[in-house]
Amino acid sequence: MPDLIHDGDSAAAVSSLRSAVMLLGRRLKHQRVDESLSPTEMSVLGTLARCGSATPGELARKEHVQPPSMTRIVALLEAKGLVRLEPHPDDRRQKMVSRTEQAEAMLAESRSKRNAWLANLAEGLDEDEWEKLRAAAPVLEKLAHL
Amino acid sequence: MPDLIHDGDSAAAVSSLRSAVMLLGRRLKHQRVDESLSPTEMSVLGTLARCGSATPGELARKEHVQPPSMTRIVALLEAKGLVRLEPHPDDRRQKMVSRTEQAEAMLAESRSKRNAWLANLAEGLDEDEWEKLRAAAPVLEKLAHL
DNA sequence: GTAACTCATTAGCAATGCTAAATACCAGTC
DNA sequence: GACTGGTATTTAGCATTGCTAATGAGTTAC
Repeated sequence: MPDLIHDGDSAAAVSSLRSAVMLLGRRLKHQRVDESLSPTEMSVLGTLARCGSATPGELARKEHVQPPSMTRIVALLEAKGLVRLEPHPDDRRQKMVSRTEQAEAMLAESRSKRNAWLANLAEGLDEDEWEKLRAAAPVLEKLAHL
Repeated sequence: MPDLIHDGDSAAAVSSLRSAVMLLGRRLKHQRVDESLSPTEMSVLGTLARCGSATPGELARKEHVQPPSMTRIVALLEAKGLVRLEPHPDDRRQKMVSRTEQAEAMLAESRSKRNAWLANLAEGLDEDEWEKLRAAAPVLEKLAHL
């Protein structure tokens, strides 16, 4: 790993990444597939889709949100019938949160809409640019979870 | 440009990009260099650094925010001594917003702190991964501004 | 000169995050 | 068994930051 702080090119890349990620993130927030679902709620459903089920505390850590915030998010999702809450098998303080079939269907439907928006935006890129972005996507995802 | 929506790999990349950008964006929000400055305020200063000066309306469009929101942001920045407001030369409805020397200094100082945080996170990547990310950074920036 | 438009602002609201404190539970120690 | 300290979740209240609708000032086209 080069010295990211003192290598000029890398410093420029880091700065570029930051502003791009923040701006793109703000624009993505507006592209809700389901108007009644916030970005974080969507993200939680996505996490549950990957992990199967988790406790509120685990979800809060994974989403980088404080536990009280996750409490509200989970409550909203439950009210919408998108997650199910069950008692934790070993620890009665905790709960197990898992998604419902309804959430499954919504995720599938929304995924195509989301992809369409971003893909449409990406039409403004040429072949070469898109190739670079595609190569970097898994890396960016890894970075986001580090 | 390939058919981004129906090509499986590209669809996966798009989906991956979206979640990564949103999560990383949320984490970046917490890495404020000046605790009293919101991410959007920072972004406005960055835009002013690139553009020199602009009207509130132009800033709102560039930041993908509604005009009333920009009014408040500009007012807060002015109260902090980070931007200056001058009458528009041609149109008395509009104002020209430009950054102060204080903003300049703050941007420079904060840039290094921001870079340090992201660079530190990127230490978890190997050489090859970082190379991909660096290649994609300008593309991501272009995409965000499309 | 007036009608229609545009820019910025004000007022009020909604969403979404936070901290501090309360509640329920677990685990180790006397 | 009861006590003490620690952890998970929730409740209550607050701050931030975005929005829409409506207002006021200024411009432009007819």
